[in-house]
Amino acid sequence: MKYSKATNYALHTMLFLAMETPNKPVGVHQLAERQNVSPTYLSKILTKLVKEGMINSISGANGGYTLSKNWEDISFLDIIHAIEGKSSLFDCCLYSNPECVIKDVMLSAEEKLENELRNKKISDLVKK
Amino acid sequence: MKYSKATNYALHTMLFLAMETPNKPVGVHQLAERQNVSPTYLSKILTKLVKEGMINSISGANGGYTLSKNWEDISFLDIIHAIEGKSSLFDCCLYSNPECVIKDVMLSAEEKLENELRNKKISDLVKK
DNA sequence: CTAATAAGAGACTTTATATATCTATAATAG
DNA sequence: CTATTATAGATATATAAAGTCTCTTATTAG
Repeated sequence: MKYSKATNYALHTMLFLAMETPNKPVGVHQLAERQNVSPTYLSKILTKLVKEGMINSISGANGGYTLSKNWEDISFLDIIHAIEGKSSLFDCCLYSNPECVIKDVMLSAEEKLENELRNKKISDLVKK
Repeated sequence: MKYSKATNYALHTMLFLAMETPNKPVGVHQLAERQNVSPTYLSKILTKLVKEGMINSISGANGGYTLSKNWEDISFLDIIHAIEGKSSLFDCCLYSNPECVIKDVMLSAEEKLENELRNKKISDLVKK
């Protein structure tokens, strides 16, 4: 069990935009170069963030990506969910068992993780 | 990011042994049947638990698996680590960046998850 | 001692997912 | 119109998970 590289790229892109964008859009080429990843692959990841309303995309010359208006409210969990999906980390009781005490424990642990990620925002890392 | 089925099998096997074994060893065939998984595959998983000292294996007729002497101290985290390994969930800064604020957040979240899993033991689910 | 039982080890296969790449299309500034 | 930049879809490659098969080793009932 690992977070994907895609999640890593998404988080770093959000941080980069938050730290260095005054107002001008940043092209995927520049974002990709910073992270040592191919622009076409990164653009696929960024498209997911666009669809979730976390960033805006602007086509055409001088286009690129900017943070959405509500970017200061976006949590780590939001970004992770946008990339990894929202399904539970633990799929239990593949075999038949309606109530599963193991699942209960696993889900409670997952909640602790998510609570922490929900309380941390990219904007927290910029204010300093 | 998902916990593997192997982890699920391991947790359920531990619970089954804790709940239903008085003293006699249980063969992998029976354990596998309960979970609807092939015995050969399950045995690979159980070998990992043996190597970590969580269960004992007994070869030969009337052999099988029993919980280790210290089974009541074994946490969910111990079992998960035995199967999934102990490395961090988040590999950051693939590109060069010694100190990474994103990694810090991710690791703190992972700690919350691990703390919860460390405090839950299979034996907690049996005492009732 | 022998036959049956059961775990362990290693090679292999299959399936699924992550990580890309390539090409074509759409939008926009100048 | 042309250069630039995002989007979409198909495809390719790499890695890991999940499962199978076969052979070996250990134990014990008889």
